[in-house]
Amino acid sequence: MEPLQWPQGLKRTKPREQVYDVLAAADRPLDVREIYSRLEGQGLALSTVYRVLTAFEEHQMVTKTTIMGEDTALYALRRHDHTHYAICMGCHKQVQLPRCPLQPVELEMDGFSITNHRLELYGYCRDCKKRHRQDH
Amino acid sequence: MEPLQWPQGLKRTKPREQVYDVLAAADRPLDVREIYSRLEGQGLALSTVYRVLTAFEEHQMVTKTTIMGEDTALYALRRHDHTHYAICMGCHKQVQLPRCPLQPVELEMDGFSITNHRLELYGYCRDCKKRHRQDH
DNA sequence: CCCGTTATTGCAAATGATTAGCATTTGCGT
DNA sequence: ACGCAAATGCTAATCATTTGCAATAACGGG
Repeated sequence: MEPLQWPQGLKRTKPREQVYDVLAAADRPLDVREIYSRLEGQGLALSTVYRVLTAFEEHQMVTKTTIMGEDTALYALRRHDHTHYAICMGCHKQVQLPRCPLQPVELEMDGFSITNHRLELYGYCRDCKKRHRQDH
Repeated sequence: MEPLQWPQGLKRTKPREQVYDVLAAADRPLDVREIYSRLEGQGLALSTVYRVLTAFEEHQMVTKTTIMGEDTALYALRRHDHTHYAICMGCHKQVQLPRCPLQPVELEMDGFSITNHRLELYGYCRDCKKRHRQDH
């Protein structure tokens, strides 16, 4: 699996390609455990996964996020597009939004330049909504 | 300092009122260390601060967030209003947005109900923008 | 194509934030 | 005022993530 673009200055090593491939095959952000477990038995260290992801992040290859209520970081390959997710608070399922629902913000007045944003929607998916009603 | 409303079912204890007062006096989200240090010498345990904040969160009195790149949680009293912040990636200063720049999202088609969202804008404030240019 | 320099890895131990265990204290309804 | 469940303090666990260090592997130059 050949990456669309491998930033120059980033050595191609086995662990890096392994992690890259896992991320490329994923259709949602993964946490370090998940990535690591998909590479189990291939003799790479957990700490290496962390280091690889840090390197990827520094080279803008991935985005790192955390969902509310959880303390583990999630990583996703930074694809051409700009996506956000709706996250089910019951089962943690993530649904990709069709587009970014953010209106432009003018904050330039303060000399503040916005370069980036994070947006997550939270709620309950159909199934959990049902279950949630029952529980209470 | 009398709280606007103290949820029923939440006992009023000294530690809870102390933490409440700190949050009420803050003009931005604080992390546990900050809250704790402002109460130093009043003989309350760090673990109590955590427990109080958890209780507040369960009673919807506070919102808990984490900013990108940091791993510590920030807590803010949930005031009447619905606010978001722009966060400077250089100095971590937070600027409150005048309004929520989110457009309504229709995801009902999937049976998904959105109850909540998280939004943060990232960028550089005037000062850090300057500094940032110099560094590179 | 081989070599050496330097970044990268593995492994194990260290951090740092947050949580849990347990005996003691305190809020609050009766 | 009394009693009991809930809350607190203190300390010891957890859990994710980071770091130290010696061994190993990229990749540019010869």
